[in-house]
Amino acid sequence: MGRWTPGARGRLEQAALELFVEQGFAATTVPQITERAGLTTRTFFRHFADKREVFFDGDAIPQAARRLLEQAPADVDPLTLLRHGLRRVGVERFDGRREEVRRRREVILAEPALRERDAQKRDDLVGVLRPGLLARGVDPLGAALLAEAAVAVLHVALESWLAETAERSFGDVTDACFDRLFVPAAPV
Amino acid sequence: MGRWTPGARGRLEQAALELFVEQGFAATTVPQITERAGLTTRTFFRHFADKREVFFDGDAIPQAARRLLEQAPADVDPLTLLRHGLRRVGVERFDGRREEVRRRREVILAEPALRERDAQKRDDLVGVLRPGLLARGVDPLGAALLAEAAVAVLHVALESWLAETAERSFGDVTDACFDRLFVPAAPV
DNA sequence: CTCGTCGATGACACGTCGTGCCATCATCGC
DNA sequence: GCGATGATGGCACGACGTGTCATCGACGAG
Repeated sequence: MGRWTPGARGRLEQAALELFVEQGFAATTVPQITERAGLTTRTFFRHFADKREVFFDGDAIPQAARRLLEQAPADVDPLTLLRHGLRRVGVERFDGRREEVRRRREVILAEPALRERDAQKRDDLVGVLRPGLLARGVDPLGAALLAEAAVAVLHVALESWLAETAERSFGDVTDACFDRLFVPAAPV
Repeated sequence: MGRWTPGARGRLEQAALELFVEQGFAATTVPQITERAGLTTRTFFRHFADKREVFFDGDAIPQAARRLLEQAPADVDPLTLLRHGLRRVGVERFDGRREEVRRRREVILAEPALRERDAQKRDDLVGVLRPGLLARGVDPLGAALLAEAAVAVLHVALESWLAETAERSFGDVTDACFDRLFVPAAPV
């Protein structure tokens, strides 16, 4: 596990996750991470833009969202598409490994710097959804609002799914949140 | 304008804003800001937690939102309260000084670090609205969704208000966004 | 088999950020 | 006057993140 051992990026992620859980994000230095991964500090910053990025999965979710928006049939109405997209992305990434997600979430919530990055990541997703909806014929104002609302649903669904005692399908939670927000006949 | 000249915080904010506009956020160092303000680097970090915070108005909006939620009559339904609260906060803070807001907004959007902090600030507002709605009898899921939706409306309204050629009342924009999101009979 | 290219890594220097600690100075109450 | 209080200056320090060049392994051409 030295200089040319494959999987350097994965080793860094693993080492960082362990250290963050063990001693917290702030108390962990980049040299500590790279030492455990058998690499150097400089290499860390080649794989990740900063110390926080090692904790997030890059653009995985926005990219998946972009693919969904591009590949879906043009005649699917945006609300239905968002509803299905939320279910699918959420299920693929979260379902079945709630404990792992919960551990990561706890580290994030405990560290303001990571909460900030998390908020940025959600904003990035909005930045993908908005033009995607525009391209599907939604007017600009509606696209902006729908994109933000969809990400809000995903966020609330995630926290809600993690807070429940019994584990149910993540998709069911997103559906419930989605319907709750978009059926204002009785929103309160 | 030296050591005990009053308004140190304001001078720092002013100097920082000027320098950020002149040469960008990243290219501006804290010593540059403090030199222009006639103070030292150490004092800067006593007034602001970090370099980004000098650009934002602390907890002003969340605090105003908290007051509104606490002082409003208990029989006002949450949707109406949010609608009026958005109008009021937005109007008080933004109306009539669109150019100033636009300049700040451009600096923020040009700098990823500031966009991130901006997203965090919006999340802080959600963190105030959510318990406020809970205290008013909204169920937890609805409170979380409404809080996020309200902040989304404020955000979209701000960008929309800044993008328009003719300046109209900010409150009118928030109302339009609010109705657009919460009237899904024709949301698309 | 040797060589040369290419990409990933190591190594070092450097500027900036942010904090802990203590000294210093002005203001206010007595 | 004089002490308490609060804001500032000054300094050292660790950590973060980047620029730059050297080094090493993999791979294909000959």
